[in-house]
Amino acid sequence: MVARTRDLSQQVYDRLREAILTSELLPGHKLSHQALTKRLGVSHTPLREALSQLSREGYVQHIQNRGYFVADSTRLEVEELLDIREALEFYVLKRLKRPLPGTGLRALHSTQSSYQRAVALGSALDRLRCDRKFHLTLAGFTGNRTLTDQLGQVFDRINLKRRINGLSPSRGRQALEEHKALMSALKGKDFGRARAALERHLKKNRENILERMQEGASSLRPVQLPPTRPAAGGSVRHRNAPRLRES
Amino acid sequence: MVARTRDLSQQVYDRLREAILTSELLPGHKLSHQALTKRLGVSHTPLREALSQLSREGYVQHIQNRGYFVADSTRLEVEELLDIREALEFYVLKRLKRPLPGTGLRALHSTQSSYQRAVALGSALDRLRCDRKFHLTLAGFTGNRTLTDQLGQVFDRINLKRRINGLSPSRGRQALEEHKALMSALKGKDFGRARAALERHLKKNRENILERMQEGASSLRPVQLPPTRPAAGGSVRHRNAPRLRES
DNA sequence: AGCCGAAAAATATTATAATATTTATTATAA
DNA sequence: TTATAATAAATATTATAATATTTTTCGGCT
Repeated sequence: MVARTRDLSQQVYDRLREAILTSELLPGHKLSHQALTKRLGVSHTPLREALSQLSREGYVQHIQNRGYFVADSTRLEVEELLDIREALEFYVLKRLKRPLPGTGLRALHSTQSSYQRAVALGSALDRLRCDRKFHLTLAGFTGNRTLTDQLGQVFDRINLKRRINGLSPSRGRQALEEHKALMSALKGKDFGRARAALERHLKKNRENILERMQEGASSLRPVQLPPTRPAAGGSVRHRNAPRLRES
Repeated sequence: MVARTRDLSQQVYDRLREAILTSELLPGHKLSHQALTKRLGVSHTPLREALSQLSREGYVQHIQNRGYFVADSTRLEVEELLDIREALEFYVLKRLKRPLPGTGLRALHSTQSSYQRAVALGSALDRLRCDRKFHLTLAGFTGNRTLTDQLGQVFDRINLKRRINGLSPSRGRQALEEHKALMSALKGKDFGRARAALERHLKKNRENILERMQEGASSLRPVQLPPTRPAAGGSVRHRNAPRLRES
């Protein structure tokens, strides 16, 4: 009988986040206290804290006195996140010039193997996981934990959108090659080539994601968005404003 | 009577954050529920949510079942944040090449004027505010709101440490010149020079901050840090249910 | 004396209850 | 019939109470 109550708020957070990431909860869906407390068997306090965190990270949207909704991450938002990813990853590469990866190259190879397996098995979700791992491993070589964490968060939010829209099966093989090119350049300490390889990789990746978003946008949208409200004046507070469409 | 209770959690958050930023609450200080609820006149729920957010942003540290403490941002952490700032700002500059600022240059000039006033008056806090404004205005020209917000958060956390350690009075004049150089380059659309100016600015800035941290580290440290805990291997057995009496 | 262990106090965490705000409904007037 | 105002229902938010965990204290034992 050891302490089984390991941070209830965190548990709820994990559970909800997973539900959103696996599209169990679709964008626009209302997350009411009453329903969730009953469904998850917890009280308001841990639920509220979990929702608050999810809101801060952009997974759900909070409207004062109206509750929480699964965020409808728009195309613009994903593009902005891709920009941030680009900014961070180019910096990572720049930093890597000084202290060379060295033994760390083996770690990259290892993630590549997993990636290859995932592609072979056609497991799209594993593919995303491995891709994330690859780039985060790279970022980890800078020794900058804060930066690596931040990049991880950006990845998660982008991947959320990718999962919802579905993944291109052919993209995996291509991405694998691009990773190889990058690694080869790093191995040869040719940083000019490495930069070019990364640039190409990010460009292709971006194109692929935005392409899928164009198609996927209309494919599934069976959820009700929070109805428009008469725009309360003081919405100058931080965080992005509610983004809603009319139907 | 319209809603007077405009997001109580947010109010508490703002209040605590301000207290931390102004060094009213020093690093290591324990933020107990009992004390704060009484002091601020609010209940546990909004306080908890505020603390949770502050924890997520790195302003306070949370230890399970032990409570919240004002974060003791270390030198390493600030360096990591400076890295992120660098990554984001260089990206901003790269992006600015395509769609030229144009009219926006006036906005930059405006912040520069305020900056100059702050330096003249010797108001260090205003100086930080203006510096933040300048760089965020620049970032805003990318049109990427998410990125701009993120950069703002990085600024806030760095500035927190700067305030605690005190600011160099001479640095203001220097920074002002560096801003001017950057603006002049942007005006002339000489992006190579702009990049060099930014690089120089960031380098000088970093040096200045880390220098102050070295000195300031020993100058004030009158607070107790959270004691090291004996590693979560809980083989300790204990019966509970001690009834507490009236105070 | 020093160390181990149990009980008590303190306090963080979670649950339940109360309150305030918003949305839906209905009735009434134009 | 439509629009508007008033009321009722739903629900988010905050406060109060209960519970669980940790730290401290105190007493017995080696």
